[in-house]
Amino acid sequence: MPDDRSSPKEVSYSGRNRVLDEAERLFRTRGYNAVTMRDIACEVGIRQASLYYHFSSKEQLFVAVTERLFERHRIGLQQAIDQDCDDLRSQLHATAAWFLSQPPIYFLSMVHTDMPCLSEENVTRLSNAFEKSIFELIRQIFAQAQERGEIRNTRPQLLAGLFLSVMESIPFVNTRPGAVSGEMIVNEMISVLLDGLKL
Amino acid sequence: MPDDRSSPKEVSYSGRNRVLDEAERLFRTRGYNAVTMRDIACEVGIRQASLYYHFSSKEQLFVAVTERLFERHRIGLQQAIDQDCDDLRSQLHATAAWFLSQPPIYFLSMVHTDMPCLSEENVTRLSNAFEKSIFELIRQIFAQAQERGEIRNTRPQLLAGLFLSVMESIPFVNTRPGAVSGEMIVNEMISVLLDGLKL
DNA sequence: CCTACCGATCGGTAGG
DNA sequence: CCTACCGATCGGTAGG
Repeated sequence: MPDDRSSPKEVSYSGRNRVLDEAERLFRTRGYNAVTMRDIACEVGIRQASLYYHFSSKEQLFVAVTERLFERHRIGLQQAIDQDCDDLRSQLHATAAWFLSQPPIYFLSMVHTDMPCLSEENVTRLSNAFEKSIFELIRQIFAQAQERGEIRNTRPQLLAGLFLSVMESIPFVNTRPGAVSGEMIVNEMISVLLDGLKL
Repeated sequence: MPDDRSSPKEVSYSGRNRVLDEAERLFRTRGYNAVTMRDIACEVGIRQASLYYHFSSKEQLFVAVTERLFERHRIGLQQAIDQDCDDLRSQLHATAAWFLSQPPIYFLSMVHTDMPCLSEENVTRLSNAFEKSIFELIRQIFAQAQERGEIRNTRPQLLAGLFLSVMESIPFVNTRPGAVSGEMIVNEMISVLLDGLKL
């Protein structure tokens, strides 16, 4: 019986959570389809069939991973917003700082590539979770700034979508020559968003 | 021998181009991994093995499809920009109108999900093609507006990335409740980009 | 462009 | 959590 696990990590670190952690890392970087149950099992250090002791299917595992991911972002975003509760600019900076502190997530790829592989029920489930955990929080930031009379009349939904798509494209823009830090990109993006490009 | 092809379409419409068209449609909507050679063959109306008469592998087919797609965008973007050569605002509107006139493409998903499945050589090849066909054209729009003193000093690269990510997120934003037309979203986006959100 | 076929790999099950 | 295994499906080849 081989028992020399490569990373014992913590004493009471349940198998289920180890599976969730490794699966999340793999799904996040390569997407649902490109990750196999054998990949995940290999990273965890168990046999592929043993994954079915924790989760009934690959799809169920993906749903559990994604719901946990969304919930973590909901908490992190809420804290980021609450700590700087004065004006829109500082709220956007706090929000951006949260996203930069986390491994990048690719919502657009998830919607476009991963979602179509799931059952209709799980698609609605994850869509709603995203809506409530992430999108709605960002939308409210803009809606409240608008109520305070801080910004001009614009659909908060559009601004939330714009802001999220910009956050998502940072790792992409960042690979090009003359790469700058994520913080600098965010500063420039928020500056453009608030003040515009006009002289 | 069954010979009742469902869509004869045009007389001299070569098999190779039929393959390219159907493959592009499938790759565009579902991504590289989720599309099988059998899917493509089925849409074309031939056997899966026959695809290898036209293309030596699935990867080669994907590269050919994507290069053709990029080249079409390069031409379309160039024409859009040239016809409205005065100010930044009209150039952005013409550019956005071109993207809206085409089936949506998901660059971020391509980079994140499709690219890692290809050989290193083909990754650089497609990355360079994207760079020269699409990204550089958008970048120049901003760079030139900056040289004309039309907008304040900002990295044109960042603005190009921002603009493209916004274009890409339109079909996503558009699915939410209270969906509005792509044109309206684009108008609001460009307005924010140029004038900012401040009152 | 076809028929026939192959080795590899996938998600998942049986039974312990 | 394991071993052993299965049916389905994948990209690709041989030979015409």
